[in-house]
Amino acid sequence: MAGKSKTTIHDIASKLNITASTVSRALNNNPRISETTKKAVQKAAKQLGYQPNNIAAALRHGRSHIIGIIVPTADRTFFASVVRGVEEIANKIGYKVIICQSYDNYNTEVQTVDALLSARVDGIIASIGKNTEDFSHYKRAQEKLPLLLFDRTTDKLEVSQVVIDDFLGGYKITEHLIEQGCRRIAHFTSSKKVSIYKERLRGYTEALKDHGIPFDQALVVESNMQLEDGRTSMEALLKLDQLPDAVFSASDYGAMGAMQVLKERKIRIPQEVALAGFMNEPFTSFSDPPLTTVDQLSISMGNVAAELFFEQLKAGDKKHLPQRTVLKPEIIIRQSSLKRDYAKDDKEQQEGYISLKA
Amino acid sequence: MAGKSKTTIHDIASKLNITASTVSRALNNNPRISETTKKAVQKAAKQLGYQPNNIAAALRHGRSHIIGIIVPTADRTFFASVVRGVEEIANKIGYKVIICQSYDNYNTEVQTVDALLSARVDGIIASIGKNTEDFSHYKRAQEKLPLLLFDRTTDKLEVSQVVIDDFLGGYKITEHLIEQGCRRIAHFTSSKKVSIYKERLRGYTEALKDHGIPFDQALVVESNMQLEDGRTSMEALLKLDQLPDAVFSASDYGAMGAMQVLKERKIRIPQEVALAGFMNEPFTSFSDPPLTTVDQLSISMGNVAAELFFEQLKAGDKKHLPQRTVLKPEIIIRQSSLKRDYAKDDKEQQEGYISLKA
DNA sequence: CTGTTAGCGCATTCAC
DNA sequence: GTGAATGCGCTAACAG
Repeated sequence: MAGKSKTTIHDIASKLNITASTVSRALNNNPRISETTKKAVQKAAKQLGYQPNNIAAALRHGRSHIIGIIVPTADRTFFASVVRGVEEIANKIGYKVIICQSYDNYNTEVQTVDALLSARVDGIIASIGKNTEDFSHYKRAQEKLPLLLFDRTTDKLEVSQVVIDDFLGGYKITEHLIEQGCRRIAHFTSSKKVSIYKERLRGYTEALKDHGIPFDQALVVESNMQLEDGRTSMEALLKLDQLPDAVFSASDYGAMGAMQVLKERKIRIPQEVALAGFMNEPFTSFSDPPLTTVDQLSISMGNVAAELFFEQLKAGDKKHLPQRTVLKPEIIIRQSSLKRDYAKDDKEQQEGYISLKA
Repeated sequence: MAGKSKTTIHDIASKLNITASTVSRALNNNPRISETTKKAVQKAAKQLGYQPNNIAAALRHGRSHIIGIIVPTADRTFFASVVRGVEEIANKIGYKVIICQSYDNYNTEVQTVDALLSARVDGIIASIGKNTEDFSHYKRAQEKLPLLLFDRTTDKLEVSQVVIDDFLGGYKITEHLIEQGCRRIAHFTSSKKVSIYKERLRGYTEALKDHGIPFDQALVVESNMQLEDGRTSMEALLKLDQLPDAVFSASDYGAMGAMQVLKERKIRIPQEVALAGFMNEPFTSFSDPPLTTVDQLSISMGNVAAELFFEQLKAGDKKHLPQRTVLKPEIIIRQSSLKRDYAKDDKEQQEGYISLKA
């Protein structure tokens, strides 16, 4: 780096013996400026290596054309994809995206919101941290600019949101397991009272009820549902008098942990225990057997969130009720739950992948 | 959203019957301001819901405290992790990060650089797009602010960079395969002339040479190394008169494609064909068998990149030669390449995971 | 079609 | 210790 570009519209103005305002207008393609001056201005701008100063423009008309997005962590596939989805839409209409991570830490989240407000972003799209129970920082944000929550939301805030139907995901995948002939279906859920997990659990219990299968509290295991937790939970289940014939984990990691334990114990998947996860993490299609799971439509969620958000942004201060968009999750059926196929021909087990694209 | 916060330092000044400058100083903790006024100012600020306007401040002193980061795509684990690594450091010292995606598209990349310059970011950290061959946009950026490249860099620019030693990664993993007894080792590489792939290839050939194994061009397959390419490449290899006894793919996806084909053909891994990838994608530890691969140290790379970058930023216009930091990759040995173990006891194959943590 | 004037909110120089 | 004045770079009335 060297001579920080100091060329301003004034420089190019004096070079052409016109005013800064004319230059400004020419640069902004104002129809009231003659083609000749526009051309001249553009040429001079190029020659001088002029680089518009968006900060000044932003200060002037109160819009930064930057939006903030807050996610617990940016390196989880789901959030990364949503960010990408948002960015796609934002860029198309000339907005930049500032990405912030809350690390699921309440204080960090609060500070981040304030930092974004100070940065004068034009709006915020966020997914709430796991441990957040007080939402006053978001309420404050909401008073000043458009706010939209996705995935991890709350009903304690009157705010637009985009979520997937976790209940439906949980219901459909449980139903799928039942259709495969499973009758003792275990469930891994979170110990935290996060709504997405509560909903998945509700889908699970509801599906059981609708199919006349008694709910058994012993089959519901709470944990953080990481890989290790999945292992521990599975091991706990294996100590029960009556073993489960399926496990539906509300997280793919938990399901993978269970898969590992089952394979170590030579318990056949899905013949003895069928497995299903939730999230459609990339690795689920590569596991052996590939894991049945629920897709979160992450990029779409980002797209939809951004679209809804910008709609709201353009509406400005006009009245607009918070909208809630619910995306329908898709269940991805893979071998880990295809019990029926094996009922006919058990030898198939070692066949490997039937259909990765399922 | 409703009454956009209009409280400025003037509002709080008039409330206290002092001047804006005093307020400004108080807020910035200027030592020349009495404790009493500071307290009063802070109190009033809070009462009025004052939110500093960073845009104005940025315009005033020419620093936005925002840095831009350009990655091909934000939803690939590697880049997402680097972004996270950068953000961790940046946040600690009061910087925000604008994330931009080039989608490996040259024009997008150029526009992005310009957009960031206009946004008046204080610097740029970037990983070059696959198809970029002209670097004038980065050169332009470099003239105005600190620039640092990571992972995908170029020697056509005198710029600080953080990379991993791809040669070493390629060398060590090839050597590992040789140590496992492999003698006909195939290699999947990219058709593009990207330096990271050239280096991995060089590591491969060098390792062969150092161990007296003849290089066979027929064993080097070029492709984009996605899952499908891996399948195609593996199938091509299987048509050779003399089969390879190992495949080292410069991408984990390619290796996974190969794994699928091998499993479908009932060719045992690693006994008949050992497999190794590159990148340590999350799924590699979940595959069956788990895939031997090279770890990219993504978060560290982000941390290191950020640290080097901010060093450079603080140095300001002072002379500082571009620095090149080379991180040593770690090879992660998993079952897909542990041929020796199976030489003793072939039955072990079905044992499942030996050590996921390898 | 173009120039004049003014100000966005803040930080800083120079006063006192 | 505090106030007054100025300008960062740009845009938007209001003139003409």
